[in-house]
Amino acid sequence: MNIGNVSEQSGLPAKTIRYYEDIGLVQPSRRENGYRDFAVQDLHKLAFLGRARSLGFSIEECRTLLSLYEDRERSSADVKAIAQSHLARVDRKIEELQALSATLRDLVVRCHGDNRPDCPIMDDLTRSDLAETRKHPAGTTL
Amino acid sequence: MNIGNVSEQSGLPAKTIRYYEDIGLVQPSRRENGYRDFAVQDLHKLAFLGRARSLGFSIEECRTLLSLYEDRERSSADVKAIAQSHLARVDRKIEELQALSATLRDLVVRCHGDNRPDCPIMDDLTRSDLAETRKHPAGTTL
DNA sequence: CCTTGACCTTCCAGTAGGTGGAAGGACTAT
DNA sequence: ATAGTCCTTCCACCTACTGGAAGGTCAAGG
Repeated sequence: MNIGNVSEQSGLPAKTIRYYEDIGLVQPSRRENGYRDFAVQDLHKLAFLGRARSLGFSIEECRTLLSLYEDRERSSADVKAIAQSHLARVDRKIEELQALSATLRDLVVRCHGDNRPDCPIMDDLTRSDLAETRKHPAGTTL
Repeated sequence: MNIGNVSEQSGLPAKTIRYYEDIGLVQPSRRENGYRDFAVQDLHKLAFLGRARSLGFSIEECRTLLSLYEDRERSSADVKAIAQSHLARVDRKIEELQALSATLRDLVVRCHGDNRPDCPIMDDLTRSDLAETRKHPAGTTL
C-alpha cells in the first residue's frame, strides 16, 4: 500500500506518517522504486497512533502504548497506569486554565473598554506585587 | 543594572531576558565592556512581560500589550479586545480538555487494571470507527 | 515516444517560547 | 596571580509536526 492510500485510510497526513517512520513508530518496507510499502498491520498501527494522539497522549506514551498493543501478554494495569497519569495531567491543566479564565474574566469585566486609557487590565499587569493570588507557573501555554 | 540583577528583580531567567532582547521586546543599552545595562524602565517592561506571559498571553500579544502600556493615549477598548479574545481561547481550550477528561475518565474507570491483557482502553484505541463521539481536533496538546 | 499530472522521494527550514551547555572575556577579592 | 562569579555569544535541543523545494516514478492520452 502506498503512503497516499494509508494516509487516506488512517486519516493521518502523509507528512506525519513519514515523520512517524523517522522516529521509529512504524517500519514500512520499501519497493524497488524506493516507495514505502505499508502492510495492513502498519495501517492498523497508524490508525491506533492517530486515535491515541487524538486523546492527547504524547508521542512517547504512544510508543509505549503501541508496544503494549502488540504485546499479547500485556497487563491491563500497565495500560491503565499510562491513561491515569495522562488523565491527571489533563485535569491539572484544566484547573490551571480555569484559574486563568477566572482572573481574565474578572479583568475583562472590570475594564470599561472605551476610548479612555484607564484600564484595570493594564493596572494589573503593571502591578509590582504579583502576590499569592496569581502564581500561574509562568508556563501556562495553550 | 546588570542582567543578573534584573533577572532577580523581574523573576525572569537571564536566558529569557536575552531572548526577549533578541526578539525586540526590550532594548537595553550596552556598557563599554559589552555588558547589557538595563534602565529602570526596562525592568518595568520585563516585569510587565512576566505578568502578561503568566496570564498566558502569547509573545505577539505581549508585544501589542507592551506598546499599549507605553502609549499614554491608548484606549482601554484595545486592551480589553486582546484580553477578551485570549479569554475566549482559554475557555475553548478548557472545554476541549473537559471533553478529553471525560473520555479518559470513562476509559480508566472501565479498565480493571489487573494482570490480564483485556483492556477497554486498548479496545477503544483499536476501534476502527472513531465516530462522532470523539473528534478532538487531533491537535489536543497540553 | 513524449508529455502531462498525480504521486512519490529526500532534505531543509520553520513553528512557540524558551532551555542547556560550551567556549571565552570581565570583574572582584584574596 | 588566581579563584570564583558574572557576563558574552553561539549552537543545539525540546514537541509534534508542517511547508516547500528539487527531483524521481508511474499511468494515461495523443
